[in-house]
Amino acid sequence: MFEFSVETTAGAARAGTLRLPHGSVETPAFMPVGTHAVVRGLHPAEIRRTGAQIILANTYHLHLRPGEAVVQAMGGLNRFTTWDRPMLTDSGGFQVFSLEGLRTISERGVEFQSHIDGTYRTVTPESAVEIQWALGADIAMQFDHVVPGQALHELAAEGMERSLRWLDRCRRRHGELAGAMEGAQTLWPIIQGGTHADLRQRSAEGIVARGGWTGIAIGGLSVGEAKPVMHRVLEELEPVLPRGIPRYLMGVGFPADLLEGIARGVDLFDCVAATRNGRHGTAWLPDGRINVRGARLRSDPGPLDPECDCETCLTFSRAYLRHLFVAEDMLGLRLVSIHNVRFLIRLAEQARAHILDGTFDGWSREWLGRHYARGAT
RNA sequence: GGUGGGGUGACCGAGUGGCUAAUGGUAGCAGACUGUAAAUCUGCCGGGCUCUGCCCUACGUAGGUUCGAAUCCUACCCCCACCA
Repeated sequence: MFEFSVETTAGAARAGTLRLPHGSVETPAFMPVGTHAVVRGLHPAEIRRTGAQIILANTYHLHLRPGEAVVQAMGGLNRFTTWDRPMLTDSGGFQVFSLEGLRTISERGVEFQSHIDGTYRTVTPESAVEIQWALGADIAMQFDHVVPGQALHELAAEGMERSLRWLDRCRRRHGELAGAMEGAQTLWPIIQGGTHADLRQRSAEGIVARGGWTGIAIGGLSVGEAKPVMHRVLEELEPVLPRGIPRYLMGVGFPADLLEGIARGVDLFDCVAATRNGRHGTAWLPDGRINVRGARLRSDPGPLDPECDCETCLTFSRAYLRHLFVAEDMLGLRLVSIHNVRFLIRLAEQARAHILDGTFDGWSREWLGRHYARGAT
């Protein structure tokens, strides 16, 4: 279980297969985010039809509501949600970053003030792992300390060192819980270090030195730093990362970010932008993006994206989608979310196919050129 | 026919002498969102320009008072309510 095999490489880019308890994942792959044990607005059948192989859920949010005990009593995340394919739970480390102002960090862990009812909740590396064990996803993530992209060396070093110490505590607790059930869930470490090359290096080396990982994540990117900086960090990291396990770039990204990441050796991605932008009325297109509420679509009979094979594009006109947004009906939010998710998954599928047949570089360059042409980011 | 109330920008609706191109809201338009405190948030929204400012046109219509009027006066037009 948890084996990863690399089928082909194209430069740093890789096409591989990851075997997990609930099925295997062909990489590169995009993983839709389902924070509250639901990819916002979408039915599991709809998610399946986007081609998603694995989805996320969030430790912190599910701990608050409904509570991991409920999920466990309902048979774990897969039974609870009826999603029968692989899942990954994020540890709540990102909430350390995003809930700034509602939390205080100490070596022991993080005290959060619940944004739901104001109660104070403490998450420690140990409890993050316990919660994730109860949730029962295929992959659990270590509890880490994420700092903003502009973080100076000192703060980034603090977050990175702490993440390493927390990693050891996560691993110890996870080992205790797994016991004889090893093989039910794996735990992945997260590289931190902000935008600082030396810190990233130390983080990666520290993790690799500990050994025995079935995957490794790169965290703390796309949190305010410039895009070339993220690319540089990935390039500096690539040679340090083990070849034989998947690399997961957390929280990334937009379409172009996927190709840029894949070209730099990343295998897995997740991002809320597909669904959030979908709900907010921005749809991704090969040549950029489009505001679905835009007046230009008022009487446009064509599909959102003529090149797309998603349910939305195969079924509905731009004019109807625009109408749904203007009329504020929830169907519009769902339909554009479906398109955006499918868009990223299809992009990853195409990347994989081009890696396999040796045409990744040229295809990727051409795709990015076209995508950037109209100022897309 | 009489009495009373009212006519404000696409719509609703504040404002009752200068701080008013005119509060709010709606509609409209544009933008942002990257391990989800987000079906959210931000900006624009009379016209024009040589655009950190300037010039037109605007509060039913026409005239008047005043240094200055959406705000006061007069006449007229229209709408609503009640009474004949």
